[in-house]
Parts: sequence; structure tokens; C-alpha cells
Amino acid sequence: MSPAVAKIERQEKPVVAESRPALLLDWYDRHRRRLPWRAAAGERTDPYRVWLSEIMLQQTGVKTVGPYFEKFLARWPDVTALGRASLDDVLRMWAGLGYYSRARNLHACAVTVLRDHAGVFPDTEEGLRQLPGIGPYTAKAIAAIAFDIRTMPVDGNIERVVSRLYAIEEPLPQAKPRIQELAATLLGPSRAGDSAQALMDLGSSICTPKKPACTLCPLNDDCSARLRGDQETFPRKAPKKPGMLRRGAAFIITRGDELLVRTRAEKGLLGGMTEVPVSDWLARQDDKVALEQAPDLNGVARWHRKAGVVTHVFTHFPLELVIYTADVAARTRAPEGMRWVPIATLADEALPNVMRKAIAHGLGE
DNA sequence: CAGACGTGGTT
DNA sequence: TAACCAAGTCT
Repeated sequence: MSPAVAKIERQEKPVVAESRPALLLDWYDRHRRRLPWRAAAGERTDPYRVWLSEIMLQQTGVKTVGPYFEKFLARWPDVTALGRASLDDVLRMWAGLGYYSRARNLHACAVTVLRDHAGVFPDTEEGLRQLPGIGPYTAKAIAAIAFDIRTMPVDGNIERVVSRLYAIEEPLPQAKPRIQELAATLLGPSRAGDSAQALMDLGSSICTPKKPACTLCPLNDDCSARLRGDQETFPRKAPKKPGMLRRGAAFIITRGDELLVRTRAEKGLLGGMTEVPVSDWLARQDDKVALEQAPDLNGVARWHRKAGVVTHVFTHFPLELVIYTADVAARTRAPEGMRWVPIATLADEALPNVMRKAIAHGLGE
């Protein structure tokens, strides 16, 4: 054994810790996932694609995002095209993906980049952070991935990897600043974007929430939680309390082959999206009270209550919807603020999934 | 800061 | 199967 090797072996701990960035990049070069928004090795990254994918991936799985990303890119190949689109078109394309404020902010961001930045994304973290829908994580992610700026975005995956690597006992979200600092130590002198994506890939495929595959991990020699054997217990975080069940009614009103719909308020739950008329959604809602909130069709409507209920789970509360149906005469006027749409074209409407469920139940046998 | 904000995949 | 979780942001 050469003296140099012997020296390295005596200093194993510090040498390993310092070589983490290189170990990570080596692993990434061998195991990186091929994703629609990810440039092939050596290929130039497109800030528009990076931005679009990062917005879609906020709290949303890679598998779910894939088809939406492809649809958006085919219809709006660059930020100029998207900035010239109508908000309604964007919402219709986004329908089903959830967290609809992202779609409104996506459109607002494209308009801003077009109008205030000549159609070119800012190439600094600070500049990106000013744009709608871009928070601290996304600003760092775009800066690192699209512009190779030496910064480390910290998402849920990286929080998990780092909290295990250092066995961080402090619970989230208090531990965020410390995790951010420690995550930044995993950056090498170059390839910031690859370092970030390497950690995310590692978190999603190896350092998983349950039963992490530690034997395959390039950082396993040096992981505090693994040495203790309680990897799965990190990151520490308080369990969140479930929301209270709310009940309401949805009104499926047909006029021949058309359906009565309206647009929800711009802000708040399902903001700006299309819906069928609904009652308030309240805890301890009474069916009869809900029926009193049916739209006024000049008393011509005979209501039929469908058997069963439609259930849906939002992030912060579960919902039970009773479905009332009615079929009204041809030429019946839509009440103020509502409109008739052909049932055949419902697929193209900006209908959130809860509304699609309600409609399917109401129109079904 | 903690709660609002969708939906589907996974264990 | 009932949680838990996902490349978070906004207020």
C-alpha cells in the first residue's frame, strides 16, 4: 500500500464528507432518470421548460405531470406563446392537475416575462423570485438547473436526504434553515443543477420515505441516520390534523344535450375554474338546506335526488356531495352568471375533477 | 407562522 | 386501507 493511500484511509471520515458532491454527481451520471423536461447529458437546457416543469411539479408527482407537460409544450412551445394565450385556455389545459392558483400564476408569469423582460427569463435567483408563482425553492431550482448558478434548492426529497445524512432531530418546518445550509454543502465547484437533480433523484428512488435502499446509496458510508438504524424516522415532523367533513349539494341541470355551468370566483378553492351550480359546503349541512340553494329556473325545475353521494378529498377537508338533477325545457334561460354548454364538449372545459365526478354521477344511470 | 390550496400514487 | 406523500406558494 502506498503512503498516499494509507493516509487517505486514516482520514476516511473527512475525506468522505468532502467528496460527497463528486460521489453524488458520479451516481447521477450513471443513474439519472430521463424525464421529458430534462435535457440529455451535454444538451443545453431551456429555461422555459425548466420553469414550466418546476411549476407543475410543485406538490405533484413526476408521473402525473408528464402528460400535462407534453400537452403544454406542444401547444405553447415557448414563453411568448404562453404569454399570448388566454387565461381560460391555460386553465382548461391545467384542469385535473390541481392547485389551480399555479395555473393562474403560470399565466401571469408568462405575461410578465413577455411584457417586462422581452420574453427572456431573468437569469438570477433574485430576479426569478419576483415573478408570480416562483417562491424560494423554484427560484433556486431554475437558477441552478437552467443557468447553472451555484445554489441548492431544497424540496421535500432533499429535506429527507439531508435530515437523514445528519440525523437532524429538530422537526420541520423549524429545521428548514439548517437543512438549507447543510444541503448547500453538497454543491461542488460546478454543475449546480446536476447536483440538485441528483439529490432529488436520490430522494425519490433510493432515499425513499419508507424502506430506503441504503445499500445502493452513494452516500451510505457517511449517513448518520443509517449508522443509528432509524433512517425511516427522518425527517422529524408533527402529524397534521385531518380537516372536518363538509357536505353540500351539486345541481346537474340539463337542457336537452346541454349542461348548466358557471365560473367560480377568481380566488380561493378551485378559483377561476368551471363548476356546476353547488350549494355551500359546510360541516353539519342539511340536505333540505342545500336544496334551498338550487339555482332559480323560474320554478320550472323538478328536482330528482340521485341515489348515493359523491365523495372527494381535498388537502384540507373531505367532501360529500348530494346530487340533484333536473331537465328543463328547450330555450330555458340560464340564470344570471351561468351558461349552457354542450355535454359533448365537457372534456374541453376547465372542470376540476370533483366537478367531473359530480357530473358523471348526475348524468349516469 | 400556520392554514389554504387538488389530486393521484404508494405502502 | 388509511395514511402519507409529491420538484411549494401565498397570505
